[in-house]
Amino acid sequence: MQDTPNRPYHHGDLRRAIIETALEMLRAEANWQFTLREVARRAGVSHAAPYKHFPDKAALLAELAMIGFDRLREALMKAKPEASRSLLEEITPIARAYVAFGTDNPALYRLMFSAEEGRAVGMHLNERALAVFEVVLEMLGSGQAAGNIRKRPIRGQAAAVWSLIHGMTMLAIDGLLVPEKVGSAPLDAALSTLVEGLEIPQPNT
Amino acid sequence: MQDTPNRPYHHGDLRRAIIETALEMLRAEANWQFTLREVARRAGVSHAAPYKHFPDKAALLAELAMIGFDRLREALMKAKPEASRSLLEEITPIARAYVAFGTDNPALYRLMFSAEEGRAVGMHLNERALAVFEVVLEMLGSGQAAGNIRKRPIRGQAAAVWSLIHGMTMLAIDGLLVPEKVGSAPLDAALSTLVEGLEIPQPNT
DNA sequence: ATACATTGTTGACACTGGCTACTTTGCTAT
DNA sequence: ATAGCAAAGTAGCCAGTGTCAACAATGTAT
Repeated sequence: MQDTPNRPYHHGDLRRAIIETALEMLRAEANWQFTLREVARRAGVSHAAPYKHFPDKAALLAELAMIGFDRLREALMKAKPEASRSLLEEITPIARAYVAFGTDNPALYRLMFSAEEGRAVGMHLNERALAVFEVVLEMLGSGQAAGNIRKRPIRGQAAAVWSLIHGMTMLAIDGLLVPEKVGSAPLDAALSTLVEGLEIPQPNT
Repeated sequence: MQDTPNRPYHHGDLRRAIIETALEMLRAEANWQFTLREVARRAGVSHAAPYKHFPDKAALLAELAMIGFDRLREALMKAKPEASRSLLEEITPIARAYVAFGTDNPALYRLMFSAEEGRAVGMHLNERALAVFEVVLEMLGSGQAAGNIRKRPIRGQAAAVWSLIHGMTMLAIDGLLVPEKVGSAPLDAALSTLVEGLEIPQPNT
């Protein structure tokens, strides 16, 4: 914990330090090509040290992606309001938190959704990704039960919600749409349109 | 065109050949890290030959991205039906063509939306990207004029449409959602939800 | 105290990739 | 014919990167 200036050996918890350094770099630079050596450099250890904690580069990458999904899910849960009168009121803070996570961690977000070699990793990732997806499913399910949302197949509606938010996040990361000075205006506008497709239409439209 | 086995010098139209080779590779392999040397290899020329036609790697990349946007726009225009009774009928083939373009050219599509160093390239790309965006704007504009679409700020609706389709395309490329055996079911379902948010609600809903 | 496992360091290897001379080829214009 | 020039080839530099093997330091168990 304390940073005694000379601590050449036995860092203490290098594994965690490496992960956090990597996460920090994935947050700071939008287009960063991940290299083990640079992570080690920034963590203040030798270039081979990470191999004592991770079998290879892919393993670290996979772990980072999983942590990303976990953190994203936490951010969404935290943003979720307890009570809300309308679907728009419920979905807006969640969507904003989602997009904010993406723009705050651009490289990490891209990593999370990169298929990466083979299917093995992809399958594990899907478990975590599914947990995020389920936040959307729950919201829609309770909305349908409460009678606010049209009775349509939930998976289709969820696909619409997730695709829209994922798309906005990606576009925001890449600098098109929501170029940060516009604020969240396009986000809110798009959300309104989406919500009008989810909600049961009211007479006064 | 013909592959005369010995054609060491003066390829004829190497510039075009390089571009098409690169496009082919960007279509075939989803996760391909672009390297000039491999393009040259596959084009059957020496690894330094491309430098006679492109100042550096970034220039070729930028050109490929622009061609990508042009081809995407062409695909959308071709898919656009002349006459359509409903908004859903109009938007569905366009959206399908969009997603199909993405899944057919996964690496190219990613390249098109990667911010890439600096802003200069990004700005040029934005012109082409804007041309694609305008296909959406036109559709919404004529829909509003015809009285099929709610009178909302068009840019917000367009943001919703583009984000949703872009998001689905990305998810499809990455193997989540629309994993090719499901066909276009999730796509169509999401589109329905979106269209219901765009259209003026009918009494029999 | 001593042996051992852990965790770091150092150094090296094999490879790749972008890029830059310099040379060779072959078309074209005089 | 020949001179010139554009386009392609050859060779190589230089900077990285992932990975491994050998060595050193540190904590821990006997």
